[in-house]
Amino acid sequence: MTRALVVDDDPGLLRTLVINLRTRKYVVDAAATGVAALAAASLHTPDVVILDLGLPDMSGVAVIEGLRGWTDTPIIVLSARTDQQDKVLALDAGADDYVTKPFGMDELLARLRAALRRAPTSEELPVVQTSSFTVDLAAKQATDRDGRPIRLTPTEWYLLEVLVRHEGQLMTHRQLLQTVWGPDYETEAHYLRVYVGQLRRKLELDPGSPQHLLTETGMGYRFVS
Amino acid sequence: MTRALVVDDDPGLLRTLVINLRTRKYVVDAAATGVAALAAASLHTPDVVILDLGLPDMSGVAVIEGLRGWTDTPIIVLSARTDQQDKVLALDAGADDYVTKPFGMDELLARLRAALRRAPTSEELPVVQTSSFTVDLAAKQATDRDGRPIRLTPTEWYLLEVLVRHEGQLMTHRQLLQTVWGPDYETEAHYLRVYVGQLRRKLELDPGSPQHLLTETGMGYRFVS
DNA sequence: AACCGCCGTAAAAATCGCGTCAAAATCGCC
DNA sequence: GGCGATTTTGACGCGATTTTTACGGCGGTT
Repeated sequence: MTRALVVDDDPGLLRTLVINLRTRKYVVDAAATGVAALAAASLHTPDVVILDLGLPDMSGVAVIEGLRGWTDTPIIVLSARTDQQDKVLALDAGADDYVTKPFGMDELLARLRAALRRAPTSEELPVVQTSSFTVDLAAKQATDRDGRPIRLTPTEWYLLEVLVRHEGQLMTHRQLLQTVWGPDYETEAHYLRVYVGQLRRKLELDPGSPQHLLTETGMGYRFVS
Repeated sequence: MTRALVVDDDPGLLRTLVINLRTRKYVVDAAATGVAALAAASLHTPDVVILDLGLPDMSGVAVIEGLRGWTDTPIIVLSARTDQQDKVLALDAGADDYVTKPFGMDELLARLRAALRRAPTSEELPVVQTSSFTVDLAAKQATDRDGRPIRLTPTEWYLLEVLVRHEGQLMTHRQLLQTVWGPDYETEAHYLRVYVGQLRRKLELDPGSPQHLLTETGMGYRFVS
């Protein structure tokens, strides 16, 4: 299943796009303003965004930047022939491709397929399950054995994500600190003790003898499922 | 599948590089700052890094050092003709190659292929197996015949790693001491007896008559699988 | 057979790293 | 500006690891 978000303030064009995409078996969300687009994207996490520049409430670039702040999902921009400058700015801001209006639906669909094909993020992010908790990387959600959500702070989540993505691998103190806190914190190994401890208290059945978030004394930590 | 990380603060150039690499079937991650680059590198463990010097937030050398702290992945540096001095520093810091801007995409791609060819093909499996244990260098994990993890201390691990990486070769006392303990410990040959003994007790089926961690009296030790 | 250099084992001593708790500082949101 | 949540910092006991010390065996040489 591929989920597309279409953003256009022209009701007629929007309708055409939605109908055509639904015919091609895409699951389609629609938005007519920049604000609505950002809200919908965050709610539905589409696999691709089709974005018309020149929305009433925000500049196209602002919308792209808003998306790029948290996702790498491909963005295909629609632009009128006169918006040459806007187009360049949009690409610099992080758009993946553009289509000049007027365009044929076939061309748009082809570019859409191409964008999805090369998107590295459309790779399935795994849901990792252990005997005491489950981590859904795509949904950014951890749940306990009964499926109840576990509340994690941003730092806790990021640390858990890095460990889970490298399942089975030893992650050195330096590597974890560099990834989660940044290069200036390489020596703050103490942060790790505090946060790993917090994760264990929230995730492990018996935080005193952890089964999945393991300490490798003097080296780092390792996640095993 | 080869994974590349491209780091450049110029959106136009970044985009050009990403598109060209994706066309060549690389899986590409992108970053515009040093901090983002280090985080992305640790999260995605690329097979090669293309790094523009002169990022806004960190010096190129700092980024290279940050990477070299935990990975040997090839780093190709992009530098303007005027950054002659920076270039030297970057190479000293551990970069593998450099390309002077402006450059042709063909040249960059050629150097990239060359770097990947030289590298001990990172996603290659550095897993060494013997009749009684297995060593996974990437995951930093040793397991017994039944796949159960064997707990090693940092010193034990580094010593084992050095021996395994030079499988079949005789490693002199001096070589081992210098690599694992540092240049000031060349004479502490006794450390080796203690730690090789510990490794044998943890890894060999019969520590009394070792099959894989062999003593070469008067000279050093040798690992054979 | 006694000596000597080298090796292996064991265990004590010294050092270092880890987990925990809780207070202080900071952040984010209203 | 105030409040709750989160991050950062500090202190301490405990356990793990490294270093040091001691002892015994093996093999070659005299």
